[in-house]
Amino acid sequence: MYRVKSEGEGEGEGDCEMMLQEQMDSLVADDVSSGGGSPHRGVGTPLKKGPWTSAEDAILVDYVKKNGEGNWNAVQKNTGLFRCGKSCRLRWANHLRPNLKKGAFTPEEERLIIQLHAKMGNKWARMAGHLPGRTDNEIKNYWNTRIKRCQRASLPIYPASVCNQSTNEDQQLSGNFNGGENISNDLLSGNSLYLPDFTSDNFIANPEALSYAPQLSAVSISNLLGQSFASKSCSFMDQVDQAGMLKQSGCVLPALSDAIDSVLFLS
DNA sequence: AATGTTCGCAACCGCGTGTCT
DNA sequence: AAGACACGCGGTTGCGAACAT
Repeated sequence: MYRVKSEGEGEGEGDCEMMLQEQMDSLVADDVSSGGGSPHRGVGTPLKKGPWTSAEDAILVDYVKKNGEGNWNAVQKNTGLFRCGKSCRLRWANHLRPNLKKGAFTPEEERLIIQLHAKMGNKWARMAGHLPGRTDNEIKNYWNTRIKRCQRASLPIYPASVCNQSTNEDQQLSGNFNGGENISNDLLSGNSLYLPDFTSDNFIANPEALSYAPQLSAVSISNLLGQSFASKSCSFMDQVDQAGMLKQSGCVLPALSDAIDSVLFLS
């Protein structure tokens, strides 16, 4: 019942059949007990949402073991799992794939995340590539939590040490930035922005800076604010004040104003 | 003990990009 | 060239647990 075999799919499932039948039974039981999931099963049945059950996990793991990662939309067809491909991919990537590290970030990992964020901004997937066993979602959640914590404690988002290091690397990068050739620096592969040399103090007055503003996303603004302010060991409220100055330029640059709002939760 | 609030995590959603037909 | 489809990414939301009152 659980496995809906497609035509031409004849490889023996063998000893797994019975086990998976039990998993499917369990899945149904879980659905009933948890109150989640769809009451209907069949053609046109809406896909299930919400937390995954252990039975669903087992089915997905089994499927990936046999078929490998990818082709996620086929999971539903081939396993009877009422989950969309997206949901399956996410569940696998964030919870089921091997070598995942669980638990709190180590201090070393935390430091690395801060450094990476100073370089990359909100490029969670890229950052995850530097943290074996960690997922982009974990890192994203950690960072969002950190921002809130820093906000509450009026602490800079980036410690000065990290910022200084990042600034040094940026300067080195800028020096190397000759037409964008032969740059092996991690910073560039990290999709960091090239910005002219200005600080929050001269930002508004600097026409060159303004010329870049329309290209700045909230992420970029966030980096900019975080780096320039943290380097002066400003509190978060200082950052808000200075960002407010930046925001004033929003009368000329509405997009910039919006970006700052989104960074500072002022909207 | 009951209620309200905050926090952190898991999962969903929308969108952009790449690939295939 | 263009449309369909699959995948991946980042932002956001919902919910349960922990904590405070």
